[in-house]
Amino acid sequence: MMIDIKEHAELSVLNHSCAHMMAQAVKRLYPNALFWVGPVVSEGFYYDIDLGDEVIKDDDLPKIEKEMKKIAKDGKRITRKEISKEEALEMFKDDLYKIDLISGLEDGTITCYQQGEFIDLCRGPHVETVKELKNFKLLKHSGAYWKGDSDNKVLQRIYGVCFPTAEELEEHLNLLEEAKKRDHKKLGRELDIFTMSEYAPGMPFFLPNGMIIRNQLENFWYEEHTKENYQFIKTPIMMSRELWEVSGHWDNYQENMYTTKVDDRDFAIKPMNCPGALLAYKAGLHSYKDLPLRVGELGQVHRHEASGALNGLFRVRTFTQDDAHIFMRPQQIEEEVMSLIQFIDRVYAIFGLTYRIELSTRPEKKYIGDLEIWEKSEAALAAACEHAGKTYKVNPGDGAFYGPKLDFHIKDSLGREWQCGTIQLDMNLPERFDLTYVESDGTKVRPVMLHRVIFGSIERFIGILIEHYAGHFPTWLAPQQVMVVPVHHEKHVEYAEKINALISANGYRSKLDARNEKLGYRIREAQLAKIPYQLVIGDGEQEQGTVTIRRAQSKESQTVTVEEFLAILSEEVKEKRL
RNA sequence: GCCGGAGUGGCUCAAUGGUAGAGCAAUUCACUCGUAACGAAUAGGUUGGGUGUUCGAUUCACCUCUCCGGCACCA
Repeated sequence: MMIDIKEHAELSVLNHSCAHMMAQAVKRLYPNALFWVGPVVSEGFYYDIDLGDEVIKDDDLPKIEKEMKKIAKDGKRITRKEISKEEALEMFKDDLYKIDLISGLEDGTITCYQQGEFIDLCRGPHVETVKELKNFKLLKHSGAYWKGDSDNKVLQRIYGVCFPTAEELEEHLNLLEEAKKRDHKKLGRELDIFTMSEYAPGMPFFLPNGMIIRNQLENFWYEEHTKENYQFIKTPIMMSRELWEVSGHWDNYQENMYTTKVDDRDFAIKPMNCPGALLAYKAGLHSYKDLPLRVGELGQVHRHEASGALNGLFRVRTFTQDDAHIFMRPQQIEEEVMSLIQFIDRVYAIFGLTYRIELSTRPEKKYIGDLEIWEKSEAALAAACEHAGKTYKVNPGDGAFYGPKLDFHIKDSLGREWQCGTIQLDMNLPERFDLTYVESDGTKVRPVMLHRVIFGSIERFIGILIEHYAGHFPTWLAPQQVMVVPVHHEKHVEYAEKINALISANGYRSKLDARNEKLGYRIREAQLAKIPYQLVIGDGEQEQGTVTIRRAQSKESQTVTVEEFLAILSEEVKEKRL
């Protein structure tokens, strides 16, 4: 597993010092460079730099590395200096970035660190001398908006990583290389799971293998939700402008919506399922006795995401949300959310996925609803996490304008986190659509509503699974579960066909490879296709009514009766064994 | 959308200012085979698209599309 640099105190200091050394090297190569911040992050360090009109190109990284090696070899000590805020402002008076930083600091002493000719504002701590910074690598670079604001100037950001020894660095770089082999875009192509076309940017095409995985996930989803007392609906993919005006999307989300005009009337393809779900709710009268009402929909949405945001199956322009909207009485929130957290936890465990929860609270400026309700809702979400025994990180101000939410994040092979599950309270739509239910006293009351997904998007979830399993899907999900391989393509083909037919008749996905090729060749292909079970059939098996099993990723083989093999398959699939 | 990088047969990649070459895959033939590649032959590309420079562009320039790594975005 990839190391999280930020989580290791020593590596953190080392990487931070290395960021300074990189800045020093950049300053030598670009005398006009001005520096913004250079923090340590989980992948190492970066520094944001203003190079005036110059930009960093790929070829520049080796040059900077070379200069850094020189500095490290020179071996200057890193010394700490304390100065007053006034002195700091004077010292950096020609540097608008430093002035900006210093102005934001409290009055009192400010620390600087110096090595050779280079001095930088910094809280520290740092390593003793730059001699310790010999084993580093600059990994990538990009433009990055100053202060993360797209209205600001683009600074040059350079990422790197540093380790105490050359061996650790090399091992880390190897891990990065290995991670690339698990990339779902690469495996998705190799295993014929999905494809993309420039005629539909950001919109994946699922190939037959991908459809098997998808259908398995969807069937599983329906089964589990049926157990949890969900009902299911399917709403139209396109609805008229008036609906989106009621929901607020026409005013707030229009640039992300695909719209069309038919018979002089505006329509929009749904970017979310909720408005449709609310119309379905309004199709009838609801009693407090029916609550919580759990209504699920595997709904395909379209969003015109920024071109630069697109990324394989992780970020697409059309995807299927495993959505559900839950309508309930206010006092039911905490219990409902708690059981949802456990539901999500149970589902992720089946796939062997680990995750992290974030609680996003009320945005500072733009939000709707009472402050009191917000606070109660946030408390309910937090309490639900605690009662479910889950830790969470608070993201202050990161909630949607209509309510607080819990997000479930899962890492990809490169350690990047993607939001999958989410539980969001909504104080907006029930109001806009005037939802009601009949309370015990006969009055009409506004229900509390929450949106929730578990996979998040089936597309993204499949992307995550491809990387998580490195293409080796567990048997219950594997596009093809069994490959029957007769040793001789004529002598053993009849028995092999019988075996293949029997396995298929029992509901498993089996194929016969009776091509006129060497056994080793066909085994190799089955291994590369990551088929969980290869059954070799030769004279011995034919005579005794057995099959010889070879598992994917294994060199071992084992001979069992056909019945025994079916029992193995049955148990493995039924239990969704990993 | 922004910064950088990349687009060559299904896939992985090579090459050159003078109309592209390999490996894998495919097809055919031969081999008749016990656990990760037997061999041979054949076919397959208007080098993402457009414009310009040039006697000549896949190669140079510009525009555009798509993809990748980041940034921003992520109701």
